[in-house]
Amino acid sequence: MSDLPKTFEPADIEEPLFAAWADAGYFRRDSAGFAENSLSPYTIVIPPPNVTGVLHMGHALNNSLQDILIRRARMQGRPTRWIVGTDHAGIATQNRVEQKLASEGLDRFDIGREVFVQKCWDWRRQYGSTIIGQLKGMGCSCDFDDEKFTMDPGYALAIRKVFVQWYHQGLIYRGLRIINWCPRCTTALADDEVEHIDECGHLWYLRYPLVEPVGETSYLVVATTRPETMLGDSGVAVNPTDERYVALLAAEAKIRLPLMDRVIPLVGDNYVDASFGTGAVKVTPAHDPNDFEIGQRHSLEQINIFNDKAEVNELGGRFAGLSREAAREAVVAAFEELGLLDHVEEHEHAVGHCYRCNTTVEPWASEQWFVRMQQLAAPAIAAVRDGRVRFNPQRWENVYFHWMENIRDWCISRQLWWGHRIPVFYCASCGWHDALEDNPDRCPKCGAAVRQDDDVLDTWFSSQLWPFATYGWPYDPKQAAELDAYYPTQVLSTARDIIFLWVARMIMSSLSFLDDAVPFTDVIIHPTVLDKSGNIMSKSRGNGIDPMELIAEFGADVMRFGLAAQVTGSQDMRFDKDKLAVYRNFATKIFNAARFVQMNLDDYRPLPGRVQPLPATLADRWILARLARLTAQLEQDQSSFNFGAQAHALYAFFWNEFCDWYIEFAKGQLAGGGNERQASQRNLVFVLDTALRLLHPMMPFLTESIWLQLPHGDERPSLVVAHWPNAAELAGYLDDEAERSIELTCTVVGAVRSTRARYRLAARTPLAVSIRLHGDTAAVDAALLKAQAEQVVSMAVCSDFSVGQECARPPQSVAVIAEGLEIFIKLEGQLDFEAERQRLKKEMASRRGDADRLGKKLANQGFMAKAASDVIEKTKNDLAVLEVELKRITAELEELG
RNA sequence: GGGCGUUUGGCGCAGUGGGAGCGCGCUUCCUUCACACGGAAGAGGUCACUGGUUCAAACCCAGUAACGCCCACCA
Repeated sequence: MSDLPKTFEPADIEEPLFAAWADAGYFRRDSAGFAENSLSPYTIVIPPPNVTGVLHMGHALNNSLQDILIRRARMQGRPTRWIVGTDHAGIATQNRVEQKLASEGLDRFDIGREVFVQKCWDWRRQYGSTIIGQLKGMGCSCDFDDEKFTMDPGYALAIRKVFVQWYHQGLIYRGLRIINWCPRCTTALADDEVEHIDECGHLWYLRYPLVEPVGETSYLVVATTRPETMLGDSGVAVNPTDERYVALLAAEAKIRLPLMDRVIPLVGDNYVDASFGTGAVKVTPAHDPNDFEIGQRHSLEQINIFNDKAEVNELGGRFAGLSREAAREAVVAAFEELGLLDHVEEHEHAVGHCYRCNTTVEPWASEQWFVRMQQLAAPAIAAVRDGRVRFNPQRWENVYFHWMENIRDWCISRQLWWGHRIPVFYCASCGWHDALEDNPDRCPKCGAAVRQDDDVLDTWFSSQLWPFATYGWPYDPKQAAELDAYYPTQVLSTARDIIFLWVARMIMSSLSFLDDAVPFTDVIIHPTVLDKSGNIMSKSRGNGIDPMELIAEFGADVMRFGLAAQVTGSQDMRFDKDKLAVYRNFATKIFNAARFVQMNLDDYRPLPGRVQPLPATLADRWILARLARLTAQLEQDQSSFNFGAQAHALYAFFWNEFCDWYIEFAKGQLAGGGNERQASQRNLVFVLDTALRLLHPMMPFLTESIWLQLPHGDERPSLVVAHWPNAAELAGYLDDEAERSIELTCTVVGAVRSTRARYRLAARTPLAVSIRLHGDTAAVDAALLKAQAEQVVSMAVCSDFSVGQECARPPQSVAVIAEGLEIFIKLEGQLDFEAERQRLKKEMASRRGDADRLGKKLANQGFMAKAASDVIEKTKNDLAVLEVELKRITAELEELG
């Protein structure tokens, strides 16, 4: 056996194991053996990664959690389905394809819409499977045989149905609004696709001369952060109650707009905050949402001075052709020249940026399609309020409520070519237009040719249908049965930044189209993965970590376990690659424990069927009791999605209980031969087998590779489909007596080892040990310790070991006082009396302090009157124990002299 | 301007009312036949601060500070 490696090599086992699982069809929803039982199904839809995407740490975390959930459900025998696929990601993909074109010196208009869309499909075919392959590398057990894509033909039908129905219900409309325009992507963006970043800018104070002076006043001063937009000004607004301006308002003062020589009115509007700036606001209805509203109220002209690239157009007079940045400089310079620049202040303000390309967005008046949200939001709010959808951690529901209750209409049209084209058709001849599920050949009214709307839908419009469109809803013949069986899904796991963009909209659309069914019952908002210093990982910082590199270095199991271990309910996690060494060590520990078990099975004679434990000794009973507790604990932490606690419980059981103690006990039992050896072999196999099952969802590869070689006797061919250990079935092994016996054993062994270390004695130096027991538990404890004598002698290395209630203290011995017992360790001729006195005095002082505190408590009338009776009882007991121990220490000190 | 999160030994984190735990690191010892990616024994904390509630507070409440995140049309 010595030729076995001491560490396991993940790279050698991962690929072949995954291939075997896939070949066996374990991840398919209809794989044999699952659907035939009556357990409720367990379904997860993966948040579809972008086709252009590569795996980042957020994906690694998110998909680890989903795989842990789905693997456990699969082992529990539930019909499981983890739906996988990718999102066409309109803007992101289009940008990539445009970049590629640009490198060839082309833009999309050179090749036209049809060819461009074809190139997007080519891109998808070439790169669309990268992230799917990476998910497999992580060990994710998705239903890869049935991969979905948000541009699948069937998916397109779902989009059409939703659009047409909402359109005919009056929930979708077209309107002229100020929208967020990205001049680089040349498309509209929804409000939540804009990222506001605080920037240090300026507040320019510009003088606007009056056409006719009013009294002393010949000009107004307006403050603006965007002086270039003055080219499109069509008014100046002040608060009607602002005393500085009432006279001007009364006189209906007119302003001659500098540079443009346009006469514009002064209007009174309550929107204006008299305390900010000068209290006078220039109004640019075409380039600011507030100004747009003011303009509507006062019938001001909308003058759009920018083209779609945010360059000044012909309405910008002599500034036409300038970029917005150049226009700003030129306008300010012109004002300065004319003596109309009053002054400039530093000013920090939030500036919107495109969430895809980070370009500063331009508020721009244009015709766009919108979804009326209020009506859709109401039932979605109710679904979370009444608990049909739960957020985990729960606090995220507040974020959801706040957004939903202040929801605004959703701009869904995008001036892109890659995406689902808006299914609205126009007749150029008679003016007919309508939204239709099927493309019409000609105008149904006049028979003339029709034209489809040029815009495509926001990608999130299609993503919102993901939980049910992936079932083939609404027209696939199988969909009704499948939706009936698997819908709603159980869990939706995602990052907090798409609660609005995606989660909320899925809830709304599902309630709207699937008979008030929610799309999922639990939303898991996982923490954001930060770098080790607490910074967000980003390309620009260059601090991102590639999960595939982690897998190459540590293996997928270690990465998964390490990530899950850090999911503790906080909103961020700091990720330090070096800390994964801890979990690599754990994986090695598991591997070596398994190696130990294997090495001792040469003469193992399994009974038919799955291995059953044979609790022969207290140690056997103890490890089974601990295993039962662990299983129950995991069940509890699973239902609350506390992955960190699960990882910790598994780690502690396997390392500190199974390896540190049980395997050490087992060594003695194995050496004994005969029946004792047989029993021990069975217990080792059973506990290891059960532990591997419990570990499998987090560490699928390592556990499977061990399990396949373990003589567990299970007829199941793979751990992937082996039965999950049931806490109720193991509850019979709970055993207080065995736990007490091992507690005593560990106390004694620890005392001897500690003494040996203090006296710097070699580990193998045998020592004579005697135990004196006292108190109510003395008789039972004595029996338990006697039963463990062989173990104690071997593990503590004793030359002599005796246990008794009347046991006398040997002369020249170290005394260790513990609850219910005194441990005497004979050190003839070597005992350091002074050191022992000091040690015991320290022990005494510490116990004295505790006892005093408890005594005070019990003397406190408030405590006695109000504390719970079990707390009072416990306090009394603790004090009694301390008093006994203090008495014993005093006696020991007297004996030491 | 609102809202949320975090603050516990050098570092990373558990711990939702009965006087603090884990891992790493650190100190000492051990290459004993599963594992030095290991074993054994140790050291190390007035639980950010202030006040309150309570017989009892790391934990509940109020406020303060620092850091981080989200939302928001003050030009």
